Amino acid sequence: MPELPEVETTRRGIKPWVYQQKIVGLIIRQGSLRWPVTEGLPELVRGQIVVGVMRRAKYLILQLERGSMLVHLGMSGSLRMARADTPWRKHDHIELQLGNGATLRYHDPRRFGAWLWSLDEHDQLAHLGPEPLSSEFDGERLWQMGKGRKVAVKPFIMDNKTVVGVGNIYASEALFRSGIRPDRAAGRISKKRYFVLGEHIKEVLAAAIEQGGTTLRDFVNSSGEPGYFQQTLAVYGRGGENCISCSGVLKDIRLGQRSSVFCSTCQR
DNA sequence: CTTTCAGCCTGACGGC
DNA sequence: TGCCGTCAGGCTGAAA
Repeated sequence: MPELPEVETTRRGIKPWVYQQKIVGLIIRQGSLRWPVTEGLPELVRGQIVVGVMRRAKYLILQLERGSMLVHLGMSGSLRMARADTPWRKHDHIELQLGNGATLRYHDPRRFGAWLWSLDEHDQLAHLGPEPLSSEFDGERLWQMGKGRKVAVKPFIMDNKTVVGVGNIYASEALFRSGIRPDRAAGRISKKRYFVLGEHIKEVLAAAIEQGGTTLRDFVNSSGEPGYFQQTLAVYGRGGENCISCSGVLKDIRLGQRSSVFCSTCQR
């Protein structure tokens, strides 16, 4: 599923084709996504120039001269550049047609994603925590926000109010690298260990972006090339297999309805 | 306030 | 072979 590194990889991949281009058309074949696609979207955006291709958390923002489009890839979404005459694939729901002849196609089998327009700031962005790779996010913040909290540390770091863009894969990997059990209460972790965790979160996300994002199941980046960060996953998806460090059997428990794999020897 | 949980959706997979 | 149940998971909003 697209996590922050995949979204950032997508942003970088589409930007050269989309930035400063005029929107000549927008076609919606299936507008029933996480939320219904904004009513009258083609009329709202036609003729406008794309003046920004940004990302906030796992949202992509196509900034127009008037208003902006907010795109979320949900669980199974992807964006890819295509030529206008490229045949539609199953689950291609939206197509943005640009003045340079390129088209941006939104593909999303499970339709957990979103494609919304707003004149002002999008509601979805209003109460988000800091970007993980920014200086606003560090161990100090984790420790401050974790004070007195009984929630397990893994759902705590996956909460968008703590820090954005840390999904199941990278939360699992960062906790393994930090030697912290995913089910440890957020309020019972020392400041020192939170600084270690904060650095590992940054490290694992930055490395994944550098490598072009993790590829799982149906994700392909915007140029259609798979990423390959999955080759270095130590725990995610490896329940029952052996720990790469101590060879013990990795446990798979559920925290906040999400599968959580860890090593009970290496993580305390 | 914090925490938990249902629901949205399709495709892959295992069991029979 | 095909049918059926289960699982995967980000995010929201409601319930506890």
